[in-house]
Amino acid sequence: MNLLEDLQKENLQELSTEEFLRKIAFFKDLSENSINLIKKRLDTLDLKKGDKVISENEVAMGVYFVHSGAVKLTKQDESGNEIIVCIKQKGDIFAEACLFSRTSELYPATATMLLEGRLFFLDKLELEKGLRDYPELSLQMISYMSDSLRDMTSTLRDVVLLDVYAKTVKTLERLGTKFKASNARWDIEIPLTIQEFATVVGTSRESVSRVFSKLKKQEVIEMKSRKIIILDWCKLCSLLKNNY
Amino acid sequence: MNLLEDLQKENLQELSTEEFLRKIAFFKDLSENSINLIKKRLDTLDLKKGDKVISENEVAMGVYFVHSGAVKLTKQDESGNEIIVCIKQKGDIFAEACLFSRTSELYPATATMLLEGRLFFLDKLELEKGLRDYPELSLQMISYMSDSLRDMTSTLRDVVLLDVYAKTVKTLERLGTKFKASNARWDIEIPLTIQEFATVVGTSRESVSRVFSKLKKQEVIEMKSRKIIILDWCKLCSLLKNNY
DNA sequence: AACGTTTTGTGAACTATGTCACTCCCTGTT
DNA sequence: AACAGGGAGTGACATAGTTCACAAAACGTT
Repeated sequence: MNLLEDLQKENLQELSTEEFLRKIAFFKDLSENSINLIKKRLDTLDLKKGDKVISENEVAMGVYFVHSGAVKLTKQDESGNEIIVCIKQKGDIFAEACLFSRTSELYPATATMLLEGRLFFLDKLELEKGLRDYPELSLQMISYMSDSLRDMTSTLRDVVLLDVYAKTVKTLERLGTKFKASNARWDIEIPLTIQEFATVVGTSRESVSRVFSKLKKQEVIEMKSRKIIILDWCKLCSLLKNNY
Repeated sequence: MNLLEDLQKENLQELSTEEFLRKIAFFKDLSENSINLIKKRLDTLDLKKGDKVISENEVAMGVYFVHSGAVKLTKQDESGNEIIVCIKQKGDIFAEACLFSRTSELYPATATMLLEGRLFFLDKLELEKGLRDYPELSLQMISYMSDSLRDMTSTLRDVVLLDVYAKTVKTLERLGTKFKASNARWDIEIPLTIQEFATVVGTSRESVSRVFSKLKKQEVIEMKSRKIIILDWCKLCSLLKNNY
């Protein structure tokens, strides 16, 4: 049941499509036949950093599975300001919100590659069919969505109630946990510039920069080649508890 | 497939448990036997305004269906400030995030009755079993969760990007749509005080009060017996478009 | 109708954060 | 190695929104 978790901790960079499918909890209980069927339906997309995958308000065609790399999901307001709603990583799914949708046929967000990587695309109708045919798959999906919803409510609370300092530290923690999985070293790398990080936190570049200055002085983080690197995870986590 | 929608537009105040179950899309395809089985498993709870249903960080036991009344879901930070994450109404489900959860066994939010009403409780394991046994039920659940996720991302964007005035108006619109269903009259009633409304918007009571003062002058809303009443839906909606 | 309680309205002071305007520093490229 | 161009740091300033402190109003209870 928690293969998906395992998956996120493992390095899948080099897996073939088939191996990936076998690994992913979503597909683990399918027969040889059906996995082949699904494999045939999957489109493979190799994308570069910065490539746009889908656009908010585009008609939703299907769902994406992240094989490698990282993806940011963003939303905009009328005047072009954007926020990063969430970040998807290997083993994650996105655009699931378009499934069986009664209220809207459009993608709810824009997806852009943060790191180059490979995605699999599955037509929405195919997946709906798959969900009908393989109940286990549905349970998997429900479980995944439960976690997403849970995450989202926590994010919402943080965004509303905390000040910039606390939000920044919490976001570092949240993303740190997300990216910890992906490399073996102690230092955790988050592939975001300060500008991008600011749109995750929901604040201005300058404000984040000021907080980061403090954190750098304390040797909690550093920046290298346009990535955020967490040097001292323990200290980072303790920052929150000390100053409320 | 969109029975759940219909449900929300209808007045279910007087339905019996069985009628309610039959109506709810979640259960519509179950056989006589199985519906009886589920009916047996359901606990009925009649609750008063202000009653607490579940608490954040309590061990999650199961899922709730709203038969009548309204429920607010709130989250708190360490110092006791709270936000209303969302509001559930007849036909809605809450605490679904506890299903199949691998990451946490706790409820993600506190639920409190906004209006007196009736809830049905279903043990989490029972529901999981139900989902396994009735694939249609799973699809229903996925569809419902899709919509919730979609809503949540929009809310998140608004909370981050808009100023208090715009957030207030948008929240009025959002809640207005939600409660429009529930009564036949033209005026829409939202069963929240300004204080509570402020925690939905994610701002202070005073700020909302100031915005409301303007809206009252324009005869868009009024307050009566601790409820917000929307007098002029059209004018309300046009407010957003004019001033960006 | 009068009471106590809770909610609301509003001015004033305060503050955190956004905005502006720079300079400086990376990083990747040629 | 030099260069260009985007990203990052930082002070000064503007300001939206919180907070505080009341007074007034609304509600529902007796």
